[in-house]
Amino acid sequence: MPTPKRTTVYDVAREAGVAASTVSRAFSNPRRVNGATRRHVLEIAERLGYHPNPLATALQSGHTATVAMLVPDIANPHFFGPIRGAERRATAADITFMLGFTEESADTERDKIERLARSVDGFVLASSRMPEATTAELAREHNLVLIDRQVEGLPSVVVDNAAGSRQIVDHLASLGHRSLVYLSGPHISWLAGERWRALSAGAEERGMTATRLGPFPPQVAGGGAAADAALVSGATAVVAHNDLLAIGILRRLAERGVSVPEQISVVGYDDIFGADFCVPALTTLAGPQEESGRAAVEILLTKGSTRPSDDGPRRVVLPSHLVIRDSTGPAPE
Amino acid sequence: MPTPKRTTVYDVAREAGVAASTVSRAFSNPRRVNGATRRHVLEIAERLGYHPNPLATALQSGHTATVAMLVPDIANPHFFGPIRGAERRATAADITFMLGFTEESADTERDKIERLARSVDGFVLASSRMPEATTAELAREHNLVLIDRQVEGLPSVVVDNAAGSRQIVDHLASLGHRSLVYLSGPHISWLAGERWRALSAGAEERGMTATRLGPFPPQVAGGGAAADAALVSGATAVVAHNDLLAIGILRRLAERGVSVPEQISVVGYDDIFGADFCVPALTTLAGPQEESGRAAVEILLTKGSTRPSDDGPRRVVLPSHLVIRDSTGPAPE
DNA sequence: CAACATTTGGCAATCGCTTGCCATGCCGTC
DNA sequence: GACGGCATGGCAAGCGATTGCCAAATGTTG
Repeated sequence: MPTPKRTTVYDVAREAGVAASTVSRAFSNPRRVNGATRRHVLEIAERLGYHPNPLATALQSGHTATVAMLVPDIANPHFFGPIRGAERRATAADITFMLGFTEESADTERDKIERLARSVDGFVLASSRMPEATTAELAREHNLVLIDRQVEGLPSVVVDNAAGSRQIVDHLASLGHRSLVYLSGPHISWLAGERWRALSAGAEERGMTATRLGPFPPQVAGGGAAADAALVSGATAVVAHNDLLAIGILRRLAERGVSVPEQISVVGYDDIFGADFCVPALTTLAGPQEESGRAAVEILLTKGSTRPSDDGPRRVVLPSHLVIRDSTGPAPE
Repeated sequence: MPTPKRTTVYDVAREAGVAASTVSRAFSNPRRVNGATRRHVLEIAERLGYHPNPLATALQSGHTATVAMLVPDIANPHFFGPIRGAERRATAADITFMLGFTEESADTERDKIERLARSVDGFVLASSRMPEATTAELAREHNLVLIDRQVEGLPSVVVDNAAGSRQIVDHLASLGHRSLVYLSGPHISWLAGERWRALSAGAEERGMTATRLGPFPPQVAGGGAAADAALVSGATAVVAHNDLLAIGILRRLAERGVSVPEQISVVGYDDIFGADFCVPALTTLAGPQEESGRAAVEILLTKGSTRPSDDGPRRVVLPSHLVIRDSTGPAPE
C-alpha cells in the first residue's frame, strides 16, 4: 500500500515561515496576499512537491472542481463526440471530469446522481432516461444540464431534431418516396418522441404518409426485428431511430437479399463511427456532437457564477445537417 | 445554486439518541454496534435521508472507495469492452468508477494521475503510453494496474498477443502467403512492440518473411499512408496494428481499386465495433475485452486487502482467438 | 504629526466523518 | 461473591484545507 504521507499546508507554512492560512490563500486567493510572500510560498510549495488535497478543499469550501457526465451506454459511438467535448472543456477549465454509465436505466441514473452528488459540482446528463418529474425534482437539489433532452425549466443542449428531421423528409420526398416508416427507439426516450413528431409533421406537409413502428432497442441487435417490421409495412423508406439501429437494419436487409437503396432507402441519426464504412454507406443526420458536450459543460461552469434566474435556464439548440451517402435513392418504380 | 444543507451524522445521532460515533459505526463497521441499535440508527438515517458524505469519509479514512481508469482515446471502440468491464466490476463492489482520457499523451496521463491521486484509491491504466521508468516511479506512490501493457514489478492484464499473433501467422501461412508486413502503431506503444516481436518470430518459424513498417497513427485516418506503404512493399498480406488502422487500410485499398482479399489480405487486432460490417469484413484477433477491465479492477480491489508481496505482482494473461472473416484469402498466384 | 484607511498575515473555528481509547454494564467462572 | 472478559457506546482528537474576524503594519491625508 503506497501511503507516503503527503505534504500539507502546514508543512509548507512551517518551511516558509508563515501561517497555514497564508499558504492556503497563496493558492486560492492570490490577491489576498502580498506578491513577494506569495512567490516565496509557491516556491517552497514547489520544492516540497505540495499539492492541495482536493478532498479537504472540497469538504471545507463546498466546491469540488469536478463535473460528472452520465451517458446511457458506453458502447454507443454516438456519445464519443459529446463525451470528448465535455471532457476537453472541463479539462481546459481545470475541472476534473468524471464519466459514468447508466446502462440505459432511469434508476441507475438516479442512483448515480445521488451517490456522486457530494463529490461533484454538477452533472451533464446525456440522453437522460429519467421521467420529467424525476429530473425536475433532482434539479432542485443538483446542478443539471441536459444533452439531447429538454425539460421545462432546465438548461439543455440539443441538436436540432426538428429541422434535421425535415431535411430527412425533404430528401426522401425529393427522391419520389410517398411514404416512410419510423423505426422508433424506446418510447421513454425523449428523442424518439421528438424525431417522430418532426418526421410525421414534415411528412404531412409533403403529402407523404408516415408510420411509427417499435419500440426497438437502439442497438445493432435491434435491427433484425426492425428491418422485418419495415419490410412487412411495405414502406419504400425507413428512418431508423439512430445509426446503430440503422446499421442493424442494413445487415438484416442484406441477409434477406433486399437491396438498398434500390428496393428500400434507409436513413439514420447521429452519423456515428462506422456510418461511413458500412454497406451501403449510411445517409444520416449529423450534428456538432463534440460541441454539444462542450456547451453543456460551459453552462455548468457559468451557472455557479451568474445569478440563477437572469432570464430562465439556457437552452442551446445546435444546427444539424443531413449527410447523404449511399443508403438512400429514388423510390422504386 | 442548490445548497440544501444535507443531514449529517450528528443530525442522525441526535434523532436516534446516540453518539455520532455510533452512527458512523452503524454504517461502516456494523459488527461494532449492537444489532438493535444499528437497526434503529439505520431507520432514522433512512427517514432523514442521510447519506454519508464521501468527501468527509475519504478525508478522514484515507479511502475514497473510488477507482479511476485512464484510456488514451475515447474514440477508439476497442476500449468499450475494458471500460465496461471495469465499470461493472467497480459498481458491483460499490466503488465509484471514474473514467479519464489521456489523448494519447504520456504527459497528460501523468498529469491526470497526479491530480486524481488523492481522490481515488487506484488506477487502471489501459494501453498506457508512459515510459517504463515513469510508470514504475508512479507505481511507488500510487496503486496501478496495467491493461495491455506489462512493466516489471507491476500488476497487469493483457490479452495473449504472442499466441494470438502466432494464430495470425499460421492462418496466413496456411493460405499460402510467403511474406507479411506489419503496419505498426506508435513505437512508444508496448503493444506494437509485442505484436511485432511475435509476428516476426512466428513468421520465421513458418519460413515467411516479415517486415515492419511505420509508425502509423492507430486510427482510421492513418490507413491511407499505411495502405500505400504496404502496396509498395509488395507483400501479399498485411497485419495492421489495430482494427482502426485496418479499416482505414481497407478503405484506401478500395479507393485504389486493389481487391481484398484477392490481391492482398488484411488482418487487424481487437475485433472492434465495425470490424464485422466493414467491407470486406475484417479478419482480426479477438479477446475477452470486457474481462480485461473486470480483472484489472479486481486486482485493484484485492490489492488493498492482501499483503503486498505474497508472491509478486499479479499478471493476468487472457486468451485470444482469431476471428476469420472476409479480408483474408489465399495468396495471389 | 495625529487620525484614519488599507494591506497583509495569523488565529481559530469549521466542513462531516472516523477511530483509538476509555468507561460502563453484563456475563460467566472459580 | 469477587473478578476477568467481552460487548457496546461515548469522548475527543484528528484528516487538510478554507475563511471570518482581528491585529499589526503600512500608507494616506489634512
